[in-house]
Amino acid sequence: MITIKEIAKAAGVSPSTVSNALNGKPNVSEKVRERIFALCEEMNYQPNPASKGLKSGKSKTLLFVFSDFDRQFYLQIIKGINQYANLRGYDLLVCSATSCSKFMHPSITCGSIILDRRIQNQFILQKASNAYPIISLDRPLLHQGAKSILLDNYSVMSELVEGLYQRGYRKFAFMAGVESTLDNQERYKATVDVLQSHNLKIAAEHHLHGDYTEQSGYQAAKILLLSNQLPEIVISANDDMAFGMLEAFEETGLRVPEDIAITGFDDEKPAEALGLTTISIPNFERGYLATQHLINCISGEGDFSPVIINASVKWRFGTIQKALTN
Amino acid sequence: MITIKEIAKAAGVSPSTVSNALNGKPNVSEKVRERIFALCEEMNYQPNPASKGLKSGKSKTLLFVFSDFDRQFYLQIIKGINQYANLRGYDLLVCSATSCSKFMHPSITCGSIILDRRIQNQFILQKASNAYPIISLDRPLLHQGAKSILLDNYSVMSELVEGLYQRGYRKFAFMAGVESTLDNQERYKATVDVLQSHNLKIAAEHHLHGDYTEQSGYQAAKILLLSNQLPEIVISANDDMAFGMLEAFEETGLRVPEDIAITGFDDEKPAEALGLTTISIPNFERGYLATQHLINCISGEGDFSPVIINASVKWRFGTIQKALTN
DNA sequence: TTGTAGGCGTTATCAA
DNA sequence: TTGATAACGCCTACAA
Repeated sequence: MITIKEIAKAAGVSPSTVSNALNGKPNVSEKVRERIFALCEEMNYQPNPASKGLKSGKSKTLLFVFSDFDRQFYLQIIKGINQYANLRGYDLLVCSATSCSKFMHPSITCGSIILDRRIQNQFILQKASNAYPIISLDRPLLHQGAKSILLDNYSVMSELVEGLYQRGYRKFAFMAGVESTLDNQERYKATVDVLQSHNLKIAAEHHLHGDYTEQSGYQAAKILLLSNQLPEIVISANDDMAFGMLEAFEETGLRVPEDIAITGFDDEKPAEALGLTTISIPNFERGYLATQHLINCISGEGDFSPVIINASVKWRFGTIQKALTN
Repeated sequence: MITIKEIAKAAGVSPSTVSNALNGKPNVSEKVRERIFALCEEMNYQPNPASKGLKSGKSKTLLFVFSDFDRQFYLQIIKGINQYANLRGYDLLVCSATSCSKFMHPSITCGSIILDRRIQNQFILQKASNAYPIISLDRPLLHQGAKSILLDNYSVMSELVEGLYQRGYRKFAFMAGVESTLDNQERYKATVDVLQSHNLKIAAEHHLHGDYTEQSGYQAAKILLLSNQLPEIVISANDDMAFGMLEAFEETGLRVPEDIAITGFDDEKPAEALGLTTISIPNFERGYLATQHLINCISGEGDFSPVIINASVKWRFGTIQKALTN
């Protein structure tokens, strides 16, 4: 690996002069500067980022942490993060929970954005500080150095369920994701509350349990189909489980939406093709926004109060009926 | 940031002893080792990875580079990479073309996997060496330090087109992606060759031009629809463009597959829901495989000869007919 | 305008 | 079994 020293030797100057030239310091003559630049080009010099970070402790690199490679929308978030980061002259690294601890270090990165259920609150609080701010998506935290960006699950889910009620649906099932997650809890509570406001409730056997994966939706549907009391509609806590359920319905010969209707949450790509009514989260935008907040925090501007963002219902009529008339 | 020195002070030993203890060197007494570990825990010590890389030059971290955040299958590749890397005790970092040069440095990462059209051959050849191996996906390179993993586009595309011919299709159009890419060239050549073997050819106005994006497919379809000579079937060089075309067909009221049929390439998620016949690339597997080869190269085992992998046709009948009977 | 010297956190070497 | 010292590559005073 070629270093600043070798450039210095080749240029017949001292290492510090090379460093100064490369960093645009004014105390280098035009002639020398040019010679140094030419040599760096020629010898293909690459500054060692590790050494750089050592002394200064600054890195201009952000970190995004996630571990769920089966959820396509993460790419959109990354896209948003990357775009804004580049705009502000920051680089982006991405890693998974397994190794993030190593990279959440001021010598490598200067702040993180985390959207990862596998990571503990405790861990984030330990890492976060004014000097190393962390934006946590979908996870409420109150702590200096940690800022939460949360989705208003409750409102949008209420809107969806109310809309379904207006269209005539009365017998609801709820397909739950990981029950310990706030996401799932809020989506569930909204559903229950709206139904309650119309004096409806979800039958015990219509409360289905999954873990957000397509497979868990498939299995839950298979179990549901054993009962002879089908709901009119299933509210799924996310799209993937809805996809799994649809597959099971199709296998069984159930007609959707005539025999059973279903809605999702996330608006993943296949939802469009399937005509699935679902809820669209502005993923690119929240990545972008998160990065904005992160860089502000890094620059010492910006506070750590939580931010709430909105999702919107995407009405489609492949898996629900426009209006029920029975 | 808490350093090895402060641990040393707290433990009443020298920094080198702490370092030795932490790195499992045998020359540390059990007592001292325990004390040091306890203190590290207590004081929440995090080793500075930058300094580590400085001295040793080794990092046990791999890098994956890509820039196309709109193609969902990248997540599957990353999943494969991550899984095998973890298995072998390596960490994974991901970044985009914009900033990869910085991270492709022995002090940060010890090798890369690249799948990114935005990166020049030249650049890869410059970076790659025995000491810093690079696996390049979908890009043939012959160079010490650079190993190519290529998809056999030609065979699988031939199989697809031959199958369509057998089903009775005769009037073909080809929806091209970025023409300068090898992928597109091979897919095109396979199509043309199979047709030629049956004394068929693609009419000039049925050679459509796109750039692999959904939008470009949509536009190409709109243009195609102006002509009054529709093909029976469009071979699209990838799924995204096929999705765009399908949208245009639907808007125009064309029935698929009766009025016009279409196939894709990639087997992206929505293909299933649409019943699109397409070609499935084992993405998880090639990420896994690439990592296997990379780590072998890093360890000094393993050579730099190219590897060819196979894709398979996914026959579905939502967008083509089982057999044409006219 | 240029060069010298010290230090960032860690590890390797060698001496105690 | 431990500790002192130098070194990794770069940057920043400060001296020349």
